[in-house]
Amino acid sequence: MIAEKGLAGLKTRDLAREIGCANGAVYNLVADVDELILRVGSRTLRRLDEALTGAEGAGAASPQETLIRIAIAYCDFAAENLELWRALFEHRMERGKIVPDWAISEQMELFRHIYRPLAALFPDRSPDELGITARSLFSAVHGMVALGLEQKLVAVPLPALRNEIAALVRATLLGLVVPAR
Amino acid sequence: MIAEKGLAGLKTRDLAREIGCANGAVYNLVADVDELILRVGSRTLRRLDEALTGAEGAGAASPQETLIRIAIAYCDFAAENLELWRALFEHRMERGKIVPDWAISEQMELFRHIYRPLAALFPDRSPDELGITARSLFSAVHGMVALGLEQKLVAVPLPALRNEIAALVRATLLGLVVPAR
DNA sequence: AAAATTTTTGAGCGACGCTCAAATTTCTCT
DNA sequence: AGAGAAATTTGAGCGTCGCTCAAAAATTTT
Repeated sequence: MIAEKGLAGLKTRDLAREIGCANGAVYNLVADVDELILRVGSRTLRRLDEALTGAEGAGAASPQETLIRIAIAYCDFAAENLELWRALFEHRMERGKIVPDWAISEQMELFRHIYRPLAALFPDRSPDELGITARSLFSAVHGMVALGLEQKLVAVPLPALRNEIAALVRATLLGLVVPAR
Repeated sequence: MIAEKGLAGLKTRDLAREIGCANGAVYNLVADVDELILRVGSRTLRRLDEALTGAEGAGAASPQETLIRIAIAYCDFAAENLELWRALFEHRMERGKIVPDWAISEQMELFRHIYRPLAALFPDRSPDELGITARSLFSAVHGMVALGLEQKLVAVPLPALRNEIAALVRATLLGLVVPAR
């Protein structure tokens, strides 16, 4: 239901009808919709992880090219799973409620894909520094995908978005790898 | 109310009580909450525009430095106006309803700040190309701010986030300006 | 087959955005 | 000033939402 109509299109009553049980029975499976959404997010993250792993392993490539591939794979996954991917970031917990640890650690796992090529590219950097760079790079690409796929601004055709992402990642890595200046 | 409790904390009944009128009277001022949120967003965008203008004009600087200043000003504005700034991007119109033109063009205006220094930096690029680069750069910085200020992932201290943003913008511009490779 | 336990049910609760006939206020004209 | 017209304000109420919980139904145990 999230995949079809977005987070806002998920209604417990519709859900109960679809799985063939009473409204109240939904809460035998799940404490509340927050948990439901987190569980769906977990599945989405797993599929995203697989997509990124696939991009990583597709033929030998320089660390730079690998990172570009990963970025584009991220973009493609978001485009192909638009509502599910959005649900990962749009969802806000009820005020005061805390995101469970397992949901957080799942997100952290994603950086692993970026971390390895980065480590190859910057052998002198500490793990901490690499972690920071990895998050920065991920965040930057994420922002491009997020705003690029938003129809609020002018819609960007997907191939154009891919090119922009590739160009930005390439330039950023180039700028990072050149220390003299 | 949005500034204090976020988009989800905005209730028409509370609003009516606060401004001292009946529940229904809210709809004499505004067609629905969507319009209300867009109007608040308009104010936020105007203040953001002023903040970026301030960063631009603060002393002579190279285009690179200017762009870094703007990026950091964006980060600071988001941090200081967290909920209002989030409302700009979290809000989704009711399904099928279209964002009015004035709201879209307001957002486009923001790129103006980035466009000018970029044009100075890349005199050979066409206006179209510059527009694309401007949006890419904005999106990347936006992503860093958005994920950096999210407490869902590990909270990043603001000064550290500023440094990461400055480093990324610097590296990206450096990579973009070096064509030979 | 009776009793104990577990599971399912759906009416119902409070809160939400929003509507609209009626009440009230404000304006207009002699 | 006062009567009639026009505009504004009111708040009960509608449909929908997530969620609850006593009662009904199904299942397991004895």
